[in-house]
Amino acid sequence: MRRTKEDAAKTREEVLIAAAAVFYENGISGSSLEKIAQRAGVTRGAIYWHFKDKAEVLTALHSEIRLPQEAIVDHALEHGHDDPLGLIEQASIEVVHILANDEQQQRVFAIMILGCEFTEDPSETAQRIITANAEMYEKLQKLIDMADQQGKLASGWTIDTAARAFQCSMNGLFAEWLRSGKSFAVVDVGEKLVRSLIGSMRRS
Amino acid sequence: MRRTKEDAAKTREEVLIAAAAVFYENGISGSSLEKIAQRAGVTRGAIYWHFKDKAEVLTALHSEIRLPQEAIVDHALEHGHDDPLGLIEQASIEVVHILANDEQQQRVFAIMILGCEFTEDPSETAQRIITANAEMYEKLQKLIDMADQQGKLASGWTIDTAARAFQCSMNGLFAEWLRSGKSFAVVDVGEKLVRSLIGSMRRS
DNA sequence: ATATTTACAATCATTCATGTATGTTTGTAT
DNA sequence: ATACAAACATACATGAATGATTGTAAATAT
Repeated sequence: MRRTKEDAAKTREEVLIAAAAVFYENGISGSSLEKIAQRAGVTRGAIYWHFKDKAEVLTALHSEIRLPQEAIVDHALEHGHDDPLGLIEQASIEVVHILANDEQQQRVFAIMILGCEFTEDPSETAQRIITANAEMYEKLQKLIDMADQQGKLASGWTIDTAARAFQCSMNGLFAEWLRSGKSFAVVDVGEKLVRSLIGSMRRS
Repeated sequence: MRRTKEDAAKTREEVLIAAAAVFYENGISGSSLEKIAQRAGVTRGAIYWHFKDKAEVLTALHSEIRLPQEAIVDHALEHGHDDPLGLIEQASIEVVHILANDEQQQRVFAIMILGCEFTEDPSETAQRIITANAEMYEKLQKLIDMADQQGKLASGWTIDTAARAFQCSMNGLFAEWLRSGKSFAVVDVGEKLVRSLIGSMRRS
């Protein structure tokens, strides 16, 4: 049994992969570190060596998922964009495609949204997700504000309602898709939904 | 200490109320029957007398929540309707208003959607919710099919994508609202979202 | 070559929730 | 008045998960 640096990094990775699978199957609270260890082919000792506790495993999992679309949006926010609504539309559809094809991201996403309990005083994990969501909302809001200042937001919509409505729909789309066991074509529904919503937000 | 039939029914009710509060605060897996008993001012013995286990408490809670809108939709499905999309719109907005004002329903809803883990083999509770969701979807689908057969569904939408998109948006709306701690005006966002979606589904 | 970490495995003590079994009081039927 | 059942409380037995401690082989530093 060798224990080189690379070996350690490898077992750490294997623990994370096993954790993703076990969390995905049993939910967070239904997953013991023992189960994860068994799946990874190690003992709990190994897990406790690399991570402080279950929460830290989840943190590590969550930090692995970074949507490339964030970069695009951030760029637009810094440099401005002549069609912010179009950017939202394009970026969102991109995200749908990415998520539809990346199983690992689906798993992590499912764990965070479906396999996690949101309570009055949220767990570390839940708090992390809430924060990420809030950040996403702010970006959306700023982009829509940009569109509004360009006179491109349809009357009837306020900046806040538009941002909220859009965010709710997107999160709902992914949540429902994963909850239903991917029983419908997210890409089709997602594209139609995005285009329809953004369409109704465009001043004609 | 009297133990008449009415007393028993009363403690049963108090247990359910306490359960709603505790589940809401700590999530389902984070709530022990001991905590619920303490909150209700009884011992676990009392709970085990009225309910088989935790799952049965949840079942009782879930069966308490019946949206009156279901009746309207069912009626339309049986007797037909000359404006199915309008019916969906109206009924949905009604539901938004009801949920926005009924704290108990919000709590139960929050418990079921946010305080419950959806896993590969779902718990009784999760399964119940999935089933309820599927039933809702079927109704939506039939109503939209009705609209389609009347030539009132806009091109670009299929019956399935339309039903899915709508359901995702609505569920997302409530989930986000509750998850965010009711930090925005559901009624405003909901009305705008519903009208916008239904609007885009109407053949002009 | 030896000392010291590293990277785990193995064991143990403790907590906590559950389910069950039993005890106790009160209402109710006869 | 008595017997029985309803409506709980109390006590216990069990199992699962956690966190901490200890042991140890191999890798690395000196």
